[in-house]
Amino acid sequence: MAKTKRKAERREDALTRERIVDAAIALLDDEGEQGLTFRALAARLATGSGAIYWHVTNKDELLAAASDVVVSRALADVRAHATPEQTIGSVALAVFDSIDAHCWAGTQLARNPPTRALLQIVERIGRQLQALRVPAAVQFTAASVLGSYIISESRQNAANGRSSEPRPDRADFLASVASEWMQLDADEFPFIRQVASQLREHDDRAEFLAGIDLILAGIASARRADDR
Amino acid sequence: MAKTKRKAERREDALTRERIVDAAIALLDDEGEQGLTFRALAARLATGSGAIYWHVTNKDELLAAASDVVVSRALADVRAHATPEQTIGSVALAVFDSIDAHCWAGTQLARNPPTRALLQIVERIGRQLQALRVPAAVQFTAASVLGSYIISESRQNAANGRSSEPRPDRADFLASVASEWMQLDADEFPFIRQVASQLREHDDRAEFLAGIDLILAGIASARRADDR
DNA sequence: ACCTGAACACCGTTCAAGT
DNA sequence: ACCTGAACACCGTTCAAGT
Repeated sequence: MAKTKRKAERREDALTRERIVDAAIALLDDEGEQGLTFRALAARLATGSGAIYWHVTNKDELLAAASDVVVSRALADVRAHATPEQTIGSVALAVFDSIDAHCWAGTQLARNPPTRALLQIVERIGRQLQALRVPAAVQFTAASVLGSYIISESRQNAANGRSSEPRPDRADFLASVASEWMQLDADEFPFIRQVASQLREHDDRAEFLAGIDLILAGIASARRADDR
Repeated sequence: MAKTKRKAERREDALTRERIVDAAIALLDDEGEQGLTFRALAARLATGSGAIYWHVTNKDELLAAASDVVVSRALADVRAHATPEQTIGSVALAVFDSIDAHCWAGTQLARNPPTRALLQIVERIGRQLQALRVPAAVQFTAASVLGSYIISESRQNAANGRSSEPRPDRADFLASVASEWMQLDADEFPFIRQVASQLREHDDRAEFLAGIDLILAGIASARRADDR
């Protein structure tokens, strides 16, 4: 037993990539994106800043890994539903909510090359499209549109919202955006102004799902076009 | 004449916000996003780095302004077409191509609060939706989906592509992405792997427009649902 | 009012030296 | 192999001093 264990025997407080990424997530959640410094992270891990570089290539990679972990965990909890459309909606909401809870993660999802989490999202969606019998030629387009929309909207929501649970000032925020838009030139921005006037009864999460449904309707019509 | 001019009389080389933003755009195009420094910018303008702060609040605002100018110029060139759908396609392509030419501008478009350029995009699209007689309740959702998709896809294309005109290594790039995806676990990523195998005959710009059409189909179906 | 440029605070990253 | 922490290079921003 001692023999097989010897290599694996690690001190409880040994520095590992996993511990570093977890500490980074905690730091990002606590202090925001600008709170993540190698110095602060080293302090949290009770080590030197240089030690981190032994396990992680650089800050960029660390941020990507942190975002990956957060979104992957959220995706892992998504179960299949009765219809592919519902499953797609669940995947979308899982991403939306996890980025809402970790607002720094949104930026990372749009990175290039794509993070593994983004590939997971597209994979989950793609399978549902196949289950929906979307023609092969349309599958890539459909998955792209859904993926783009999910990332983009989740990101924007997180940038607006700061922390999901306690939103006392949400109404104030909407009102301030609305009043700002109403000050735009009436000739140049008639549409924006009209939208601004409806902004009060706005539910981000419901709006997000309405967008998903709109895209699904487009996919359904492409499928019908193919049947003919 | 001397009297009315006195206030407006400025030396040719006077520092103005406009000159600063233009120099920033040139610097960003030449050296990339990380090439924009107050020191480098000051050198280009033959002044001290502190002088820039008299005309611009900070780097963030400067980046936003630069992106705004670039995208606004592209939008200004878009003319109305025979159908609202075609006009929307033209707006989308104008944004896509301008970000492709200035790849640093994509990130800025997704800023919060929204840049003026994004409001212009949504405005142009919104008016076309009204021309299409999209029900009022759907207009906001439809404009959001289109806006999200345009920004997200343009950004990703720019991050991939580096400079639009000379793309000799484009095929190589696609091939390398494809082979990377083919190395993913076959059980975990069947859809991604299938998509990867079709990646060779991929035209980003055509794909982008196909996505726009898919969304427009969704909008059309929402319109029909309303008619009933 | 507007410009100059040195100085400040802070950060990612490296690396010689340790264990 | 892995950790330490001082040092390096570089940057956004400020500000006293100039015109």
